[in-house]
Amino acid sequence: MRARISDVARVAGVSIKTVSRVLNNERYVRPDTRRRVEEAVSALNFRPNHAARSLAGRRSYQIALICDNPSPYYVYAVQDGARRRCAEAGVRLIAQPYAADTADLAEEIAALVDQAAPDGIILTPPVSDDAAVLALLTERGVPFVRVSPGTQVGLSPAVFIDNRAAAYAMTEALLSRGHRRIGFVSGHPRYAASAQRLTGYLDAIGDGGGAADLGLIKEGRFDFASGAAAADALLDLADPPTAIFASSDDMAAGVLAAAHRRGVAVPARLSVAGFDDTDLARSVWPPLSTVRQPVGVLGWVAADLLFAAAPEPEQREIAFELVMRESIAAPG
Amino acid sequence: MRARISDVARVAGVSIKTVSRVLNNERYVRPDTRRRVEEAVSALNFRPNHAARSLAGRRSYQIALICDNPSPYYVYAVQDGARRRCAEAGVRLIAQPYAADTADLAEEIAALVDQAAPDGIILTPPVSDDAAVLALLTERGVPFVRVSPGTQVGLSPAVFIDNRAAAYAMTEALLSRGHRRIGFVSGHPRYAASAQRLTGYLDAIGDGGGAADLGLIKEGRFDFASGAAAADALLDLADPPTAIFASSDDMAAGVLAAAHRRGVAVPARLSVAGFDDTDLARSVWPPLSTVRQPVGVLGWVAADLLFAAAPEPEQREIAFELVMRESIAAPG
DNA sequence: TTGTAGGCGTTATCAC
DNA sequence: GTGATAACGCCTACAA
Repeated sequence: MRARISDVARVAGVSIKTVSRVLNNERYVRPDTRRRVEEAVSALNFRPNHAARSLAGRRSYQIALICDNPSPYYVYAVQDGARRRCAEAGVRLIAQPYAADTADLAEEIAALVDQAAPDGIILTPPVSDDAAVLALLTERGVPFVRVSPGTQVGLSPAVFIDNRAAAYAMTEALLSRGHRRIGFVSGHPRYAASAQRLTGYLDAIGDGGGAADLGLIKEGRFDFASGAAAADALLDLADPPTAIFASSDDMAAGVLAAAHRRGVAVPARLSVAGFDDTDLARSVWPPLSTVRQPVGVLGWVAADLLFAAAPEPEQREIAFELVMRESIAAPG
Repeated sequence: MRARISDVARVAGVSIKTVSRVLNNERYVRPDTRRRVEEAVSALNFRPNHAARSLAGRRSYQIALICDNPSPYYVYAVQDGARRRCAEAGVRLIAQPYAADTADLAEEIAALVDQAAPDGIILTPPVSDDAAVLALLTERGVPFVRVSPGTQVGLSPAVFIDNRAAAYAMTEALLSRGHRRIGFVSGHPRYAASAQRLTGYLDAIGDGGGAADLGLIKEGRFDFASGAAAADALLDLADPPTAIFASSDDMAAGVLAAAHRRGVAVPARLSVAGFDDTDLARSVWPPLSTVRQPVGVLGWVAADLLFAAAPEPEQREIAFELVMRESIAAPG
């Protein structure tokens, strides 16, 4: 049923090795030989077996994506981007167990490397900054690309957005609309982006001439519940903020829900902004203003960097977008 | 660096074949021989290579998940459930390109089968009802499990919820709260669940004593935009519904957004219910009432069925849950 | 209960 | 340019 390389060789009237040369796009094959082989390949509908290739050669035609994130949208988008690039490259994508419930992630990844021998690995936050994992991969010599790393920059190719600049821009936009007391809900402390975004917020407040009120900063965990809790804390203040900027869309949705529950009119009495712009941003009411991070592009570029194999670890910055919606109003 | 089976054999003082026996849990290994081998395995941190196993034996220790869905939450949850079960079984999960942008899916899956030789495949809607794919898999003898199939029931093991009963229950709940004109937004026609849910709605309306008003039924596509559009159409009616039941949460969120935009108070003038209960349901305001479908369980059970290998294709029904929230009120 | 021989489908090496 | 031949790491069949 399934054709093997020897079948192709027989049909094309050449040796197995020559077929292999054509398949791997090697030089030193006469054009018409190449053509004959290609015809035989498509006539037999031949597709090389990955296991055999992996065993005999240096490539496995598989890459792995280590993705753990509180937001399904994020995971979906990264994965979708990565698999698109993989499809172009004729490589398969292995979705590897997320870290959240993994006891020893480095051990888990070691097993992945030993057993599946992936040609490369994509790491998303917070694993992109997991020292044990980075050490393992470096030691084993497995090529890897990191999405939004926060530490050991330059250790590997990476793709990211300028989180500080993005948070700065959004904060600035809020300030320019007249807000003076802007609450901030930071992200999960384990993610490098959280600190970067907080820095952007603080810098913008500072550059705006005001002193940051640390009471206006609450720590969240990137999820809906922590956003709602942070909003409750902020709105309980004697002098509550007129705007709240949350470090993720899920948290911003939580802020919105808390405001609604308390009868705080949005945007009349409170403006709400988020970060990431998954589709969630338009599901809530009123629609959120957000910093849009093109997550799918991050995944695509991550895979692309894996295939690029530049001499120097390439760092690619992706542009973010500021999307201001009706939820932003001047304070009353 | 990486140990091979021959290393283990040497250390344990047995033959390669005996190590293989222990690894594959075969009988006829003396307890203390087994123990010696196991010690060597963990001492060397040996992990069998998948490619070699796949090439030599009948298993590849990989299964593939074909998942295409408009909802990232759905994809994430199914995948998460499946990978949990796979982790328990020591099998790897391949996330295969979603169908949405695949020209010839059957061809794509044929390539997957030829190249990766997965031990089994999980199909989610709408691929669970793709005749070409089903024929291919059956012909090739690749074990497969379907999530929520609508056709050729019994062809393969399957896992599903009773969509008709679920829609019936929700419609009944709305009726019992006094609603008489209940709008319905059906799902993407390509999904078997869409028709099943519509049937449940119609049956409940019929059993409630009323005649269904077909003008109250609008076709959506499972996404936010189509939900909003359907709501607009319904609210434009001379005699608009007092409740709208959408066949997915994304569409329900769209309904809610449209109502808000038009100044239709929810739940005072309009009740909104959805289907699926991703986290989205609580992000909107007011929180949606939904039929909760445990999607993660669907994924887990799908993988489980693949490993179970019963003589007869096993059909497992998963219970749904009715979650009624504040958004449901009696009509004014 | 254990070991030996052979081969899975491809790539790498080295002649021709 | 092209073709033998030997691996790759493991499992299957069969022998002991």
